[in-house]
Amino acid sequence: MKASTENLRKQNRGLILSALRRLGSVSHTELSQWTSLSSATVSTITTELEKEGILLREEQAPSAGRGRPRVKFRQNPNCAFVAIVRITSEMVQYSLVDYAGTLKDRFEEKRPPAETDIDTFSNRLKNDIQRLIERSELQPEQILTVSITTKGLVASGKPELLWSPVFEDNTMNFEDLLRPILPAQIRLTNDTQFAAQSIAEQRAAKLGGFSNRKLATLSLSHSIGLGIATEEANGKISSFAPPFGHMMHDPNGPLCRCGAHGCIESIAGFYGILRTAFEVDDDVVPAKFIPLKEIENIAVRARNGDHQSEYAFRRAGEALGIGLGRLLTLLGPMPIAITGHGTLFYDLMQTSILDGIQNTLQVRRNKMPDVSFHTDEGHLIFNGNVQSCLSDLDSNIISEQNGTKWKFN
Amino acid sequence: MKASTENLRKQNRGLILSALRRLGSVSHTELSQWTSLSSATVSTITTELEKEGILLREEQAPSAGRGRPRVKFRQNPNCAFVAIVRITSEMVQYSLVDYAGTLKDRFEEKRPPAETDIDTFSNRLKNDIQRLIERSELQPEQILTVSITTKGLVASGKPELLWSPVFEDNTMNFEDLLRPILPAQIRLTNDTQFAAQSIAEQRAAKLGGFSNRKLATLSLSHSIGLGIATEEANGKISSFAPPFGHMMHDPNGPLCRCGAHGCIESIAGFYGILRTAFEVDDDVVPAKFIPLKEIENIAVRARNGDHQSEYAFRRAGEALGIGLGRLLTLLGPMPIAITGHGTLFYDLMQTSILDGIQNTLQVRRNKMPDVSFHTDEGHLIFNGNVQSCLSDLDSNIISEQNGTKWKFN
DNA sequence: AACATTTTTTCGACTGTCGAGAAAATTAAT
DNA sequence: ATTAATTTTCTCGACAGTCGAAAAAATGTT
Repeated sequence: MKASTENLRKQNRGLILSALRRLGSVSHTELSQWTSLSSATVSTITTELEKEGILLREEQAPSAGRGRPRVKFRQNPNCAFVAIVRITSEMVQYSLVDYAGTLKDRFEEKRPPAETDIDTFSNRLKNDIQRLIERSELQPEQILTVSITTKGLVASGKPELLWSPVFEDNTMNFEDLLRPILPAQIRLTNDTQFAAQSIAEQRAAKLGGFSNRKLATLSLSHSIGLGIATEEANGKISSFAPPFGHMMHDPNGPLCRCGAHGCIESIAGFYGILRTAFEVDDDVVPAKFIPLKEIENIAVRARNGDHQSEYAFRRAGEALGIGLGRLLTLLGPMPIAITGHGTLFYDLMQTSILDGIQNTLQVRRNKMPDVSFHTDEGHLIFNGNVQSCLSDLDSNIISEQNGTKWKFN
Repeated sequence: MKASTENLRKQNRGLILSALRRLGSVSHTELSQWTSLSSATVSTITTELEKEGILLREEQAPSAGRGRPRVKFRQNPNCAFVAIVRITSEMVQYSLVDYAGTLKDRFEEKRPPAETDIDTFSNRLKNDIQRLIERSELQPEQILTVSITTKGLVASGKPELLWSPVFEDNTMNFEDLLRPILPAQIRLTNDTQFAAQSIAEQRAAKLGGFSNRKLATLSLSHSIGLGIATEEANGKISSFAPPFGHMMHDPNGPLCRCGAHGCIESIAGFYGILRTAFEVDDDVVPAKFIPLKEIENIAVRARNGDHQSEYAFRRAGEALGIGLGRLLTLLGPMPIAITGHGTLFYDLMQTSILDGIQNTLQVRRNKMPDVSFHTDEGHLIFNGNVQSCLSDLDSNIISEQNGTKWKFN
């Protein structure tokens, strides 16, 4: 709260690090321009960071004009590493990324289709992370963060999974699970949150601060995910992921996996669509693992004019559209990005989705928000996670008084 | 973005001003403790502010113990004034408040019950503000802000009323209206937003930073208002007011004043309750001005067991409860404060409201949020407005390099 | 009147940023 | 080759801000 000269330096160190994070490899002069700090302060800060082993001076490529050639700075890739774990319903992806954001190692492990035992799952996860560490030949202390993404409801403040489509109410604390094998900070985040973060950062980079201050990302799949990214006053993009899939759509609606009736997901998740299409009783929850093929078959029938199949998708679109309308009512109009396998069936839901959005006071008064599609959901989630992780590290670095913690180089 | 020694001073000036704003009359030592600034910097900043005419040194009351008696600082009440205008469906209240927050003058003007012409209304408003200025015998330049609260949908960024229950789609720009008569900054804000702000500030003051980071305030009346206050990381409380009353409840529901079908307000606003109670057709919108007496009569019948009257309130509660549940799903669990005349009928809606809230994933997992009642809505709105206005002034003051603008003392 | 006590101000040290000029490193010209 | 031109980076002194400690101020107590 109180401002001191120390904070001043911290903030400007942060500015330099974030410039490096965004621009990759930057010269002294460019840093000065980008941060609007004077050349003198850039000098002192960069030499400081270099001594701490966070920055590297880079030999300059043959220069274009005359004059002293620029010396470029870049992050020391080896000053920290993060493990990125992406859990999907089909597999778990393990990646190792260095401080500069380069992917150093990656492998994926399929999930057995019918496995719902949480202990089996978490033990395998633990072993696989152990394997990632061993393969890297790094010391466990060099991995500063393990950041995990998953579907479902995540606790705030601690890395605990509170509810998920597969394990339902069996909670899972990743901190407790992984503490024995490495001292890293453990993070757990809803995956669609990072998809939103990633798309928002893309747009901000392209447009230079994305004009609209908010963005919603909807993930259509077995379950329904939503992430919302906001550009704050200082230019940083923050995001969160409300359990949109379990927002009440119709109190008299079908049974949802979460135990309630009429959640959006119970109608618009793949299992909801399947249930409507096959006219299964509303109180029956279909199997947890539905092959995508099944839904594709329903879509084919719908496109061939089968009424009940058409209705299944239309009904899903209605729940999504009205839900999005409610969202926009509360948070204001914002562009909407759609990801997930469900984008394949957007043609069957479009009309009812757009109708729902349209039926909103501010949208009626102004104009329809942009709706865009992103087929590379896995990529987005991974990128968002990496960026968020490394920015976090940057924030920790600027607070470090003496570079003791950053000795790996 | 960039941090300089200038910003440093600004921030610490702000700290001093906010301490003064919260504590009223404070000594040097108390300021130092509260802000955790050193005694030396408190000295330089206070003398600076005193020279600029923003602070006054106050003679000390007979001291208690031995030692040099404390000299207290307080805001110079005459260094600025604000006009506070509160528009309700029955009247318009005009208040003049000085920089220290003291009410200097106030009068109210009744609104003719059937007046829906926006020009007549705005001309009278303009004249009444003119009168407030004249009565004060201040120069128009001494009034730095005119801050207006109203029901309805307010534009962001400019003081324009976009939609209101009375004037509907006839917009009204208060900047254009008032610019001819005074040079002040014009603000227009939804009234429930300030009710939320005010309640949140009360709690923060009482608990020292209110534990729960968010608070929703629901205003039940002819129309339905909602404000959400959030405590930011720096301790400041910010708020906003989504058009909750026009969030879709049921797409097949009754006609709303806004032109859509099934908005929460169309069921839970007084006119919605009236329509249900008297079994008026869903496509008929009842009169704009409904005497409170009418609703009280329906309530009496409901309490005496009249089924249709009971149903009218129950249905309203359902719309409100499910709506609040959706809100909590998107923004996370938070305490709920209820204001407005509608609190008189809460007994008739309680069960269905609580049911709706309860039917939310996070609420089911944790516990029911606190629901509290505040009968002094007018007071809350006024206080919230004043606090927000004066804090705004404080922020402007800290940026002033030379106190030229603050010469009235 | 001298001393004790508490509050406020002042002073020197320290940290941070900035502008301007010096130094460095290269290309182009002589 | 040497010199000049040019561009980039570093360095130095000036300035602004905060802090701790000591001095000064204002009162009560002995």
